[in-house]
Amino acid sequence: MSPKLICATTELRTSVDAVALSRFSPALKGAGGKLLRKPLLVVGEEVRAVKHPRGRRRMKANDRERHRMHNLNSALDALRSILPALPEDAKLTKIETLRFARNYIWALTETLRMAADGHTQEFMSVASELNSPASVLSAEWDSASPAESACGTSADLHLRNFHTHVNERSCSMCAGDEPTPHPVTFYFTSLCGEQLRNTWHY
DNA sequence: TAGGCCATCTGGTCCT
DNA sequence: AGGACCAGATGGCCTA
Repeated sequence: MSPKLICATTELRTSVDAVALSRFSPALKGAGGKLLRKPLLVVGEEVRAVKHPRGRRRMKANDRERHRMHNLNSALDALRSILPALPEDAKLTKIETLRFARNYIWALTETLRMAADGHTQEFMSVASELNSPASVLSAEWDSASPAESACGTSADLHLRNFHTHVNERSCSMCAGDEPTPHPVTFYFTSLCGEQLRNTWHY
C-alpha cells in the first residue's frame, strides 16, 4: 500500500521537516524551466520519523545529501561559466562539461607548450586563426579523449582547428601520455597571458 | 515511445 | 555517533 499524501506543497516546511518522497511528488517548474522537486509531506512517515531516531537521522541524511549534490552542481555551473561560450541553448551536460574542461585544459597546455618550444610566431598565428568556440557545435567540443582527438581517430573532434596545427608538429598525446603541466607554461602565462585570454575568451 | 539526463532517496562504507 | 561520500534505484521531463 502506497503512502497517503496529505498536504499540499505550499504547506511544506523545510526539507528537514518533511519526509522527502520526490518520486510521488508532482514536478514543479521554476524560473528558466528548471525542475523543482518539493518533497511532499507524508503524515504517517513524518510521525514515524519524529518518533524514531532512525527516521529522523534518515531525513537529516537526505537533506545533507541534497545539499551536497546542490554544491556539486554549483561547482559544475561555475566550471561551465569559465569555459568558452557556447550558443545559449547548448548547456553542457555534466559529463560533457567535465570532458570539455579536460580537453580545454589540455588544449591550452599544448598552446603554451608550442610557445615554449620556440614557436612563438607560429603560436601567435595559430592563435589568431582559431575560430570562435561559439561557432563550433557543442558536440564537437566534447570528446572522451583528447589523445584520440589529437590523433584524429575520434569522430567527434573538439578544437578541430587547433588540433590540426598541433598534429603538424610532434604530438605527445599520440604516445599516450597524459597532458602534464609544463614548467615553461607559467613563464608564458605571464608573458602572453593577455593575448591568450583574448584568444580564448569571448 | 525509447533513451538520455537529471534530482532525489537510500543503504553501505569510511572517516573523524 | 554523526557526517561525507558513493553507487544503485526510481521516477519525471525532454527530445529525436
